[in-house]
Amino acid sequence: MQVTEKMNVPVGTKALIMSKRYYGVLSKCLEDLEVERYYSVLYFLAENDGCTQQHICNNLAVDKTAMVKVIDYLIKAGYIDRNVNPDDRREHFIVLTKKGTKHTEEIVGAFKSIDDKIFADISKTEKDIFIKVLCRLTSNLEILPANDLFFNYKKTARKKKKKSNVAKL
Amino acid sequence: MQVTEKMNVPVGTKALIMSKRYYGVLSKCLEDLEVERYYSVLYFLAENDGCTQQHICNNLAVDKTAMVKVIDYLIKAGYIDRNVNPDDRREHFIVLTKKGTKHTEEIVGAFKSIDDKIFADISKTEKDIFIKVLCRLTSNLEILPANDLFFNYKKTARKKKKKSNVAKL
DNA sequence: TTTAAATAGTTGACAAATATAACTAATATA
DNA sequence: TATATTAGTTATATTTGTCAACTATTTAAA
Repeated sequence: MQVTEKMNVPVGTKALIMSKRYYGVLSKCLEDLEVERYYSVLYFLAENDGCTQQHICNNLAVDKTAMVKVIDYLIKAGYIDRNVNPDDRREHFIVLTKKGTKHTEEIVGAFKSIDDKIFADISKTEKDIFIKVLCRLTSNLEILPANDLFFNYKKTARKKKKKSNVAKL
Repeated sequence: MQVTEKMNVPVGTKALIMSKRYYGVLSKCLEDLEVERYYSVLYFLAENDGCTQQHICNNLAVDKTAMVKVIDYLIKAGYIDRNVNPDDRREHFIVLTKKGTKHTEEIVGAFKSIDDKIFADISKTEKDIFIKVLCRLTSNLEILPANDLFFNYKKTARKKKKKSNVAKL
């Protein structure tokens, strides 16, 4: 049952479909873990252990109010801790626990394994171009006017009701 | 406030972040329309007017139960109609109304305009490679085991509870 | 040719994600 | 010092996605 073969769809839609399949495969790979969501946050922490919540939000394009719940969930699972930064007590450092570190290794491995598999029949050159263009498209999108999810603008002087920007459909 | 600069994230995560931004920009472009969701379904219908619900599901990787609500929403807005196929009365043809056709032109224009803008500083060669690789990655993902969202397998002999495959994080 | 299986679509209950405003606390700036 | 900004939290409402069970119809098998 193939999907998205020869069809002419906008690049944002294509990317969304790809990422949905990607996360479907990922969650199958990791279905034995007790944590069943937010793998990309753990992946990010593997390389950015001890960063702040806001830093995760900025890099993964998640709203800070949503991030609170993500962090709560991962703390409850015993994967991470939340520590106040003594030098700026507004900030909370997010650090992997021993348990979290262990499972995050498996998660990182699963991500990398999927990447290896799906890039297996693509040349290094084309892969590099793909990644470069994907990053460029993202940064080009950043300078276009958007509804302001992901950015924690101050909420003053808000006039109109917002529309959902859920990356679905 | 830049995001996703030099970071090392898996390709599925990168694609998700890009698509989130993409839809944020799109919804800003189209905020004057009364319909504020499901633009990609209308885009798809612009080229596949009269197809079945299942056909949309297959191509946009959306579960059929979710599609029912999408179609209901667009019917309520007066953009589409749902007509039973007389030759196979299980199938419902989805057709754009006059009103839907008119607004869908604007939606298609908005998608194309965004694509034009974000690819403006990327060569034709690199763009072609990007699109080709994106399609290839998607099809490579299809042959990997995944949790079976998007696919309407028969639900018999189901043993374990499913995990969410929401393309979020 | 009757029975079984598969397909297209629907429903309803529930879980998860998102939007939004209002809030505390801490720090930076004018 | 007063003001604004930043990091994070809470609460509420809405939207969206999940999933099992369902109807109706068509196809395939015995």
